[in-house]
Amino acid sequence: MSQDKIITIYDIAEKLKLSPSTISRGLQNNTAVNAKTKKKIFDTANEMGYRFNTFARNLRTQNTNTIGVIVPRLNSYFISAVLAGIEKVINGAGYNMLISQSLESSEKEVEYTKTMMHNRVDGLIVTLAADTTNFDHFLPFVKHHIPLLFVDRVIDDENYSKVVIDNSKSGYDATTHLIDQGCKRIVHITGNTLRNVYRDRKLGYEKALIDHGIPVDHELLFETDLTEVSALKSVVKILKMNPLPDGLFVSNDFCAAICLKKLKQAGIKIPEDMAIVGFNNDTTSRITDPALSTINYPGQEMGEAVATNLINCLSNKDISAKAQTIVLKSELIVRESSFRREHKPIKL
Amino acid sequence: MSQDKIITIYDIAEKLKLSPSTISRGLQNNTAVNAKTKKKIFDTANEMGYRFNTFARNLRTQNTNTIGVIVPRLNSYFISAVLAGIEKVINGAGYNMLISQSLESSEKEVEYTKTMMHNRVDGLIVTLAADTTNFDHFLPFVKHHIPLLFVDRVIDDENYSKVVIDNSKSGYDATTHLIDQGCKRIVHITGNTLRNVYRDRKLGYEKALIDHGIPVDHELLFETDLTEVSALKSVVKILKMNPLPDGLFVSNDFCAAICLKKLKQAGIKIPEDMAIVGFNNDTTSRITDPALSTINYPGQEMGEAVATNLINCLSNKDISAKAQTIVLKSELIVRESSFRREHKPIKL
DNA sequence: TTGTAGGCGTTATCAA
DNA sequence: TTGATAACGCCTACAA
Repeated sequence: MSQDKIITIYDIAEKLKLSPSTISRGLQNNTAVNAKTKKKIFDTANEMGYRFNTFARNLRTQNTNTIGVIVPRLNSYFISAVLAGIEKVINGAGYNMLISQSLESSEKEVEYTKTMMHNRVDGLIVTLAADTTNFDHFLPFVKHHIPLLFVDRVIDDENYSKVVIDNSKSGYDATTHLIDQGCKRIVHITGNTLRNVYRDRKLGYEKALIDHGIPVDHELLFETDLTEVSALKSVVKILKMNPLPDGLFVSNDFCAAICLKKLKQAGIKIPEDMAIVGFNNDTTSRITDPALSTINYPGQEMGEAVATNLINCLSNKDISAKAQTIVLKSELIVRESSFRREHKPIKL
Repeated sequence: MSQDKIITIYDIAEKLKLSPSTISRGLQNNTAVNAKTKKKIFDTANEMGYRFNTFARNLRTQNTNTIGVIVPRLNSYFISAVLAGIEKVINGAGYNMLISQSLESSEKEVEYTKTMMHNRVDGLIVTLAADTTNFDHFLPFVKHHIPLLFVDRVIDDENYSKVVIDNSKSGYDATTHLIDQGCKRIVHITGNTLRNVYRDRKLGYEKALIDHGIPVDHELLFETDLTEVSALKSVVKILKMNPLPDGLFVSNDFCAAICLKKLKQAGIKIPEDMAIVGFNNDTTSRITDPALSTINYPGQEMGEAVATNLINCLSNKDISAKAQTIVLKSELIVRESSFRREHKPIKL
């Protein structure tokens, strides 16, 4: 059997006594090819098991129809929502998606950025790793005018396009809500404040305190890695405090949910003794008892927005496409974990 | 500036008064190139902003170093764990990963399978869409001897390699555990039983009932889409039953968690009035109150297993690689939602 | 409507 | 140790 042989348009041409160019055109449904011929070409192609070679085409046409995506990790509820959004738009526009996870390592991020470059992706979407401080690995993209966009965890630089939410405002809203509910000593558990998302939420938290005349107490700020272990440690620390805090703002629903459960087990009444607000509006937040107040964080929309923006960049032949920052709406969702009394009409 | 021009090995060759072949060899760190020359080549390449063209290389070398992955959806806790496992192994072995989501549509699955073929992926990993019944779109892969492996939701055909858990046994274990805890009327909420995973869990559930002398009552079987809405509807149905069921086995932790919460709100005591077991060991299952008993479902390991298997296929030049089924261990984790009394030493 | 010929950027073979 | 040359499979002027 010759089934191992890779069939090319030349093989089809030979069999059909036509030229390769006619085959190429036929396969592309070019109108300049006789309908009958076209049918013969398609039939023979199928019959011979022909599959066209994207690489040869890319080599020839100089574009790849592929978008690269680098995220810190794939197994995160938020990230997978973002990816789903990106995928939807990207594939809808006829592009493929090449994905890598940096596993929060700057080193891997650098490596995968190179790989994306070698694979000649038409564009790149990045959510930064936790410890990236040097951004030189992205310069080749700028140099070669390959659209480079960031989503969620971004570079603080006006020259890059990005899609974010207003983390500062969200942090402010969450904290203000807790204050409205009567909280005076509010603990904030967050992630690495090197990254904009955690840094800005913290800034919002502090601003809210100040605006309401509550002193910022650095004992009440826990910078962690937001894992389950950190949550448990934080709870231990909280329970030792005297007086006990009466509010808790956590930068991540999962971590908040663990805290909620452990505090409850320690006899703390939620929200009476301690009101809690999380972040993300993960499905988790509706599962806890009491249900967790949180900031709705539109992962899928963020993915769709950044991908749409990228596709626009690619179809606009005019290179003038300015860097832009898209800020999507995020909002506080008040549930039982922080609802003590009607105060503002924001309950959902 | 000539920064728009794409630099090739010819440009470097010209500048260095060397031949393109020498440049190519130098860039590949070929030992047959003078160390000094090599250094010059690397330096010049950097300086000129050279980036090698994967497509030209692929075209020439006839392999792409790319693995295709088609999953039903990206925004699923389980799927993202599987993907994380795949990515880890794939990238560790120097391959790239091309991802598409079928969004549970067989039609899209067919389309993306074609795209993967055109992109000449070196191998393909698939988790089937919910409604796929015809599998002809995978035949080209078989014909061209391109490794095709399934994970979790698989084709019931010995000729394909796959990585699964023993869903039937898990369903049996979960149900037997409920019976051990004294349950006599056990409701089973599951997904589309067209797919092996839900079909087998149901079979295990039924077998456990029969083995313990409990008649199978089709009123107690809810085939749903496992969404939140379905969970709520199921709870309504359950609450109307007379007598009330005393056990609940749900094929998915999220759905189980919603049921648990709603049943509790309706005044049902968990586990005293109704014992509940979920499936997946999502983080969700530790968040509920009481914590949810579940089947530990090793997503990341499944991903790693299927990817490792694929990489082995690719490095084994002998094509004899037989189809194999890898069954990973899944186990019942008993937590509070189903623990009424010490019965077997399986409590964790 | 179809055919001819050249090139996309790389690597492999052979020769020097 | 380096160079010349011919592919890899496709697309696209241009010619017929």
